[in-house]
Amino acid sequence: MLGPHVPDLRALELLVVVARTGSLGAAAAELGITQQAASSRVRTMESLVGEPLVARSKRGSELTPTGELVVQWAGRVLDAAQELDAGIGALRADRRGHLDIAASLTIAEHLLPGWIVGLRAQQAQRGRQPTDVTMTATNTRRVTELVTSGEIALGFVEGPDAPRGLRHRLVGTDELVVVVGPAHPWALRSRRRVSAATLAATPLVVREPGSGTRTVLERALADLPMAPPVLELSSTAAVRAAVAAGAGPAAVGAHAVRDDLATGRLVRVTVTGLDLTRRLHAVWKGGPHPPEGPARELVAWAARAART
Amino acid sequence: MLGPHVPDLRALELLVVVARTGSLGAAAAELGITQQAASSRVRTMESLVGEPLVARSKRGSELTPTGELVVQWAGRVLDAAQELDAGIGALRADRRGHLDIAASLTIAEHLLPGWIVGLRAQQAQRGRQPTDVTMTATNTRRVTELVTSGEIALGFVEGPDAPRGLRHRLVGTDELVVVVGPAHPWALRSRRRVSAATLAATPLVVREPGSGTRTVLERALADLPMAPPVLELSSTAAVRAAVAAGAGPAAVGAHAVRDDLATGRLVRVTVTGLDLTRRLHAVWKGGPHPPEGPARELVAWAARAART
DNA sequence: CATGCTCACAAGCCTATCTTGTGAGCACCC
DNA sequence: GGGTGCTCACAAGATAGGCTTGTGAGCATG
Repeated sequence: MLGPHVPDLRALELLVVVARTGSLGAAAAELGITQQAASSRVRTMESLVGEPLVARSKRGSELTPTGELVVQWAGRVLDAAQELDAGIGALRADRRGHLDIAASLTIAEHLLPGWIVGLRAQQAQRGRQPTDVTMTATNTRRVTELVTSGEIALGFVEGPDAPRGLRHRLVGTDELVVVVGPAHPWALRSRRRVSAATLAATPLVVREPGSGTRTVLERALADLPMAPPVLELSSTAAVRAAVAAGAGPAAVGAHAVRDDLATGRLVRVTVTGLDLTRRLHAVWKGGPHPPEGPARELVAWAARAART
Repeated sequence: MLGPHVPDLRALELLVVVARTGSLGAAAAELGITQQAASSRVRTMESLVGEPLVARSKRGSELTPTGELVVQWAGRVLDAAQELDAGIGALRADRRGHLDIAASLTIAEHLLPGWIVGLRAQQAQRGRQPTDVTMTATNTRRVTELVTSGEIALGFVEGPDAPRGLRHRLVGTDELVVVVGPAHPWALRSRRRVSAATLAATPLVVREPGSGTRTVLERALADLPMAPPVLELSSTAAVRAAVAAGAGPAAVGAHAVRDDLATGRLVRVTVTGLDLTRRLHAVWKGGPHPPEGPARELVAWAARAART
């Protein structure tokens, strides 16, 4: 739960712009509010932090060291907020939008917003009007149908194999990783390596049947005798929470637990003799390259992001 | 700049709690507001997104698929916001705080908030009262002085060497990486490898003299003839922006450009024959282990986070 | 069939934030 | 010297969004 001292997103954005422009008034103009409003906002932010963030002079404003620190932290929040914004923008039914795409859930959740933000930033930097993207988030089969039928020109799908009958390009991989809670025996450094057979014989926390994650897991373990699950949950967040609390091991998308692994809430376990990698593809119909225009740019951007 | 469709942080938090509890009323109770307020907040959020996020029934509420998507994105924002919150909490002069530490800027900016969030989450999970941390952010030399004089029991410093005269433990590394804008010649895949001599002979974008980043760079290139800088800027954000816009190469902390590299705003270049790694240490005085209590826990947490 | 849970609608209050209007300090330039 | 333009701050009034309280309706369960 968030404490009472967190400024809101608009205030954080204002602070970042002040840092960049070096002036409250200029920042206010950029954000379309008056200089007075900006001044007062910064003031309330300072009362939240308890220290001055901006050193005001009669010829502009600089950040204090504390202000620099807060701006760094705020930048992270705003980066995530921009992805949220891009995601919401893609969901919104302003269907005047230029580029209409469909994507499977993993991609829509973890990758597309970042791609959209990056692409739009690049376009803005080159002085072009950023593309509005409209997205349908659904499962891989439905995405393939939409592209095959021509209803949608560009799709993003996941799966072990490249889809047949459509042109495709690799735009990333989604590795399923096996994680346990920090108190689990496998979390000991010496035991962070188990065999596929051991994994299969252990009762796991899993997603509901039919989910992409579960399908991949079951296919990978198909040849081994599998213990029944300890828990069957319908969201990745629920699985993460259950595993962190010690319910048992689980296999989840690497993207979904990046932060948990970094903070130590979950611990990754290596499973020998098991390939849990899914390939993520952009798919389209027709020529060897994606349709000219924003679609091709987005695919290029995604493919480039995948290489890093 | 953020669009007009971004819900505020409290609203995002509410949505996440609704997802977890499966009930508007329960979520409201947890956040200390009335059920009606929660209902109305979710409603306004839905009008921002343009689609229903929550499927209401007379026996609770579930998220719609769109809602799940938004919750995932919101989770990222809230994770960053929690670090901001922890950072602000550490800055605030509620000096009733239990644990008083000092940290160099790189650590305060990029690592400490995460450690504090992680430690507090672990403590809360074990049913203990989370530690309040109070932080002084300053340069490495001053941190060493504060710890040596006994004014502060625990410090975090950066530098090529471990500090002398104090006990220490490695809590991470901060690699300086060389980056260029995407349009720079070095950004071509075939040229992403330059020698130290080439780097030294190239006019760079640098921080002001005396900054940690610049000191490390100059020491690493000390034996080579160095070209004068193209630009000298006083914040990492300014350096990132200048490099992205094509001003020239720069060496910056890896933590600071993680996101830029991921989105392709900046491109990393490998420099052969150059070690730009700084070791980050926790430091204290006295026994071979950090002072008993929260200080020791924080060091243990940080050291553990460093290993992943 | 009462009780308790769910959520929704309506009225009124309250407070945070915005705008407009004004003023003062500093720098630059004619 | 004094105009011009930039900086930020103070004050007063309007607005809007979010809150609470009060109420009611649908569903499940003992």
